[in-house]
Amino acid sequence: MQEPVMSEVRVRFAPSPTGYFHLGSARSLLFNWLFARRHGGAFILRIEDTDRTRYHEEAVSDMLDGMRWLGLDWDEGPEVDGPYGPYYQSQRLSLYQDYAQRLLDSGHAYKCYCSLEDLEQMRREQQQRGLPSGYDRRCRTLTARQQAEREAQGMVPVIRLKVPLMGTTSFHDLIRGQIEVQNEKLDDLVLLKSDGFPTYHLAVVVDDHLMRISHVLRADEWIPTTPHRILIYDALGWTPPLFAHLPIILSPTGQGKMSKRKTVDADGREYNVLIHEFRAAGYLPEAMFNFLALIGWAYDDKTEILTRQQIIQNFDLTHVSSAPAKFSYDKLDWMNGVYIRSLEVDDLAGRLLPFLSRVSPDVDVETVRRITPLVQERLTALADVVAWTDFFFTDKLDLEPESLIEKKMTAEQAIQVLEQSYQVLGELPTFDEQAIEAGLRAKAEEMGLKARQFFGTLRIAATGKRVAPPLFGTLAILGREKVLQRVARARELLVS
RNA sequence: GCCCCCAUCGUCUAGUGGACUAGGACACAGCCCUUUCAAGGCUGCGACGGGGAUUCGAAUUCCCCUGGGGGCACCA
Repeated sequence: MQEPVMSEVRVRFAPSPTGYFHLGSARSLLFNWLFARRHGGAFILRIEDTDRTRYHEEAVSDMLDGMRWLGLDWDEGPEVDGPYGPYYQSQRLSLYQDYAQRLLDSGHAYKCYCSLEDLEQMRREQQQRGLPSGYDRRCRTLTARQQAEREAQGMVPVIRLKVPLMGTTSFHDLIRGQIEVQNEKLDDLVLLKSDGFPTYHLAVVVDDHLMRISHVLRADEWIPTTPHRILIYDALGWTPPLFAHLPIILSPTGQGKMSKRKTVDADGREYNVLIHEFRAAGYLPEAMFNFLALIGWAYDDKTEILTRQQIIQNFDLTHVSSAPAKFSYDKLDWMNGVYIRSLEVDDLAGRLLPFLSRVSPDVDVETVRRITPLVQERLTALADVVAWTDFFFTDKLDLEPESLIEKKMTAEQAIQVLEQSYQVLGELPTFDEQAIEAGLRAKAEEMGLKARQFFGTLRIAATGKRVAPPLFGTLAILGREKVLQRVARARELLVS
């Protein structure tokens, strides 16, 4: 691929605000952004809100929030504006109408008076007879008089593109090479709807041209619409931008693409799809960035963890794969863990705080800071911190008496463990990690119990959990008073 | 049904005709470490969908088949 001249690169991401910001969008968006940053070009955000029936109020803010969270800034678009605005298509309606008229005048388009019912019936018949579906062009040959008759009846037309009946339309895809389609397979698509709004096809061409977009990077699923796109450029006498079609992201099961809805695996487990869901679950934006970049693109044959700068500097369309990719939550979890482990303790504690504050009002910064090193290498996502450490912030432990008795131990021994621990811990001159460990180990040995048994019983008494952060550090942070209280309560439970 | 795209371990991928007994990562299994769980270390399992053709030589180029995915709206 030829290296584009730096100043010429202008790419855009153009979502339609019909739903929440999801993974598939995020990946397309990221690749566009990377391409712009890699080539020192401009990244433009344009809102394609031409479908009033599917418009979703919160969609735009959800996307902007998600972009800010991922650190993807835009040079032109909502909130920042720019020389080619407005950047909402709903504010550009007269533009599309002008160009639609222009196509009508030049004979590249025509008015179609077919009703939605007509079209539906036509499709049904085509389906039944096994014919390829598509508009049958019955209004393409209407005479001026026939048109006037329909207008007189109050029929409001749409404007359709006059697709050439013969020949082929082709384009060069930067990732896939030459793609060619026979014009006879293309139907006369609607450019302007009867409500005066443009369809996607018209609006996108007009805006990409007027906004001087140089490269269009978008998902695979758009390939079939590209020849139509090219034809509209031709009809307007414009030069199309360069296209690159990105491999689609498939759900983990491989049964279809990642949609805006929840995906469910074979066991019926639900997975996150929306960006704000990943955020709420405690995936780090830097991990999401890294992971998304690696779906369909690779830096080399071994590097997985890359900084934002490394990715920008090395991003390259020639290394974008053309095969679809299944999304792997396992690998994302692994990568998020890697990023969590690499954080400075203060940084991580700061990110953990909101998750804990949400479940308990008594959470204090200092305690979170002390707890953080205990859980850092155990977290898959930030929200996991709650399950790991909630016992620090509440005295309501769910204790089952039987759970206090470790394997190959009698109830009598468990009681002994608790009583002896109570005594040892009560008498320690200082209640720090080292002193606690030394005192308890000596006692365990004296009693002839395995560390596993002794500490297991104590762990459950202090935390209510069979699996918990390292015991000695945990006890030190809980403090002597709470620990003794919990040990005593556990003993009561066993005795009664 | 019609059109289009795609094809390397279970998954993400490296691979751009000889450096390939095909490399890495996730997942999985085993061992080590170990107070639980992790993390970490080591080892293992594991792929070029099939058939032709081109070539001295093919994972890599071409064709066919098969399989998977996507698209066929007055949605984007």
